[in-house]
Amino acid sequence: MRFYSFFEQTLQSALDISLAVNLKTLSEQLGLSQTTVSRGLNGYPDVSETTRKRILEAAKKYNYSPNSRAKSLATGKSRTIGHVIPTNSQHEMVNPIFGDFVAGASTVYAENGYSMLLTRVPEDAEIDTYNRMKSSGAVDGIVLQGPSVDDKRIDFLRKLDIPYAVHGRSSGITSDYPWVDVNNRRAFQRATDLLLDLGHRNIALLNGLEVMDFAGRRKQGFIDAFKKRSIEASPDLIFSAEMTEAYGYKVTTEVLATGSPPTAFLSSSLITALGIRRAIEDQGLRMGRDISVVTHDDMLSYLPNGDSEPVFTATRSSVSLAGRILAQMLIEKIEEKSKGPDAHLLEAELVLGQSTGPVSVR
Amino acid sequence: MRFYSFFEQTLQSALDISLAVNLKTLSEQLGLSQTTVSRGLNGYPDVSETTRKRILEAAKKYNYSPNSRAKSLATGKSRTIGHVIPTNSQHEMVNPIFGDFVAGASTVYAENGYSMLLTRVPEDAEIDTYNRMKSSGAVDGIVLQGPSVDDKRIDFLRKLDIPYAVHGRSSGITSDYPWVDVNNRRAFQRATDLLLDLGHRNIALLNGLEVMDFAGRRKQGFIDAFKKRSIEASPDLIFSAEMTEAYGYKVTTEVLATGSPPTAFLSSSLITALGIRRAIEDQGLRMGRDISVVTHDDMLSYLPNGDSEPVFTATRSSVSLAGRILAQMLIEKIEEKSKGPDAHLLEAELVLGQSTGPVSVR
DNA sequence: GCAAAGATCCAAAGCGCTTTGGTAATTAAA
DNA sequence: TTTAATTACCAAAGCGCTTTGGATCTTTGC
Repeated sequence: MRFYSFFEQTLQSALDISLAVNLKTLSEQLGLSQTTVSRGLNGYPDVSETTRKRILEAAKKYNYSPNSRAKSLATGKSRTIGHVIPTNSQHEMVNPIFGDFVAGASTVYAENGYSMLLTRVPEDAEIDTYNRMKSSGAVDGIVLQGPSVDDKRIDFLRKLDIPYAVHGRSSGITSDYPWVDVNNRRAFQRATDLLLDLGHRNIALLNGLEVMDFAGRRKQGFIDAFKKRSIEASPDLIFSAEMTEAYGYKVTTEVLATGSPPTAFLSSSLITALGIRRAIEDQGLRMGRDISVVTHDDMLSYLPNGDSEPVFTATRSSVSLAGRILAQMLIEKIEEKSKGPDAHLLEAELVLGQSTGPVSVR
Repeated sequence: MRFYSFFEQTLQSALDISLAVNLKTLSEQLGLSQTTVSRGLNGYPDVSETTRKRILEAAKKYNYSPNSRAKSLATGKSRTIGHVIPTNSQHEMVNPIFGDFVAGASTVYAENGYSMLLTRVPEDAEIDTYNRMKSSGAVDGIVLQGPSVDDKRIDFLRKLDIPYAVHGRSSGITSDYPWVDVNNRRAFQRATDLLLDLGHRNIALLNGLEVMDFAGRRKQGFIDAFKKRSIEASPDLIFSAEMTEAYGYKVTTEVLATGSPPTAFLSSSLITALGIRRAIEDQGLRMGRDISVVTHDDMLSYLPNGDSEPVFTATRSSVSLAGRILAQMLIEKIEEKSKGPDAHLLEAELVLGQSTGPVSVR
């Protein structure tokens, strides 16, 4: 039989069965006050280097990490950022962008010692959720995703007086607010320009849902490109729906069966573009030769647009990068390194792939 | 000029600029003790119905919601569940499943007053993160995603002595642990059976990465189906990689160019299946007539397998449902309604689409 | 009519941390 | 040598909640 001193016992138990070791027990173990241990751990200057070293070693040995609840209660900061995914009973699709955006943002959070609080609520309870997030002190900041045209949530968040940032913009909101967005209008104008340069005139636009702000901007870019050349974009060739593969296939099939089928397609999503391509090839046509396709590419990690050479000609902008930038911006706002609204407009690259070519005479 | 009484002033300020109203101010406003207000809000019986009503009204009026940090410090529960997404520098793909799984889980969390804490950390810091999550009291439970074969994280979590649940299983772990999983082996055995019944013998399997546990099970099902008929599955036709569209296209194109090309393909992901289909049609062949394809379908919301009739014949199992079940299970474990490990095996449906048919004589 | 039980309320302690406002000991400056 | 400044530490208050252990008053039972 082996005898343990009291010291050894507590040590053992802290190491084996992970007993809750808190500041009090740790400081008792060290023979120091809680104050000193706390300040030692938090890097305050009024603790000698030798004792600081002792403290850090003990903290590691006992696997101590401060209770985040107590800490945030004491400091008033939670080091947490809230993301809300509204659930719509109509179309409860999870945006395919979501995963990569969140991954980008939370990488930056992690680097800065923040974590991300995710909540999924019915659309009509969203405002309420923001309210509670703020008044319960659960988060230091809020990220707003997928703004619609004239999104009322933005004004609400400003009034709530909590740091926030928007992924995307909202036409109709005149006040200043912090955002990160792709220059959707420009991207789609350039894409349309390319197609027009190649001689295409009958171009179909397969856009996202029109309530979404980005869809409006893309449509505008599309129309503007035509206008600049004093041509009119055919309104019959402008579609908008949730951006699935089936949507691309269906619309393309239908529209190719009409009297004057388009010679080119412009798509808001790579997934939809896959459907467009399928429909084209179903007709025995060849994408890039018979019919041109340009798509927006969010650079989703599980949906690479080809390896070395892009498959689709695309307007390309990383949604994961947008997440990182947004996270950085929000953290700076929280830590008051920057004050007031901030904005970040990302320009999409236009990359040439194998899906475009001059209009062919069939 | 208008004169406000002190009472009106505090009331105003609480309503307009959302001043932090806490239990103390609320109880002062009501002329009650903090104890009574707290118990009133939490539904304890020792507060009269009339005063409870008064309390609830005041709480609503002042937009009071308890400070979650203080509450969880006092109760020792955080009502938060941790999800960790490991980042691998090799293949830092965000699993396309992620969005829908998380959406499913967080719906249940929301219904039960929980929220979800998401952290993305480098793979080698994952264990450390679990450790900190536990000892910092940040979460009441942990969800483990994407287990590999013989995943060491599972044993670690059990030793950590915190409620947890695994999405998927890990072959090689003999101890009991709570999980929710699809019967991958059975699903793929049935899918293979179907193809064999249709006369196919040369079947290619496009599987996920072999470190992933599900991939092993699917491969086993594939092989078993052959074995049962005393045939041998050709090992040259078994592939595994990250399940992108390009992967499906590339492998299919290559394998169709060989001397004895397969007449059927079995895919682990709908995205990969899209690539398989493209390659098939690129060769001027027709999926379902010339070459059969069966795929697993996780029922991702942005990737529906057809509308009314499925496009692909598929083994179908909703990953969002898995998320919901897992969340429910974990919450019950946390609230000790159920004790000890629990398991939930989901059977995948085998749905017939247009992508399969009898082996054709070309 | 009086004790026991029931109904309502409350003061104070405690959750685990940070921070304020010190004290004591040492060193530097005058 | 005395005083001021610096260094290294600490006791106690406070963050906003829950919970324990009463206290007070009313109702019930016999």
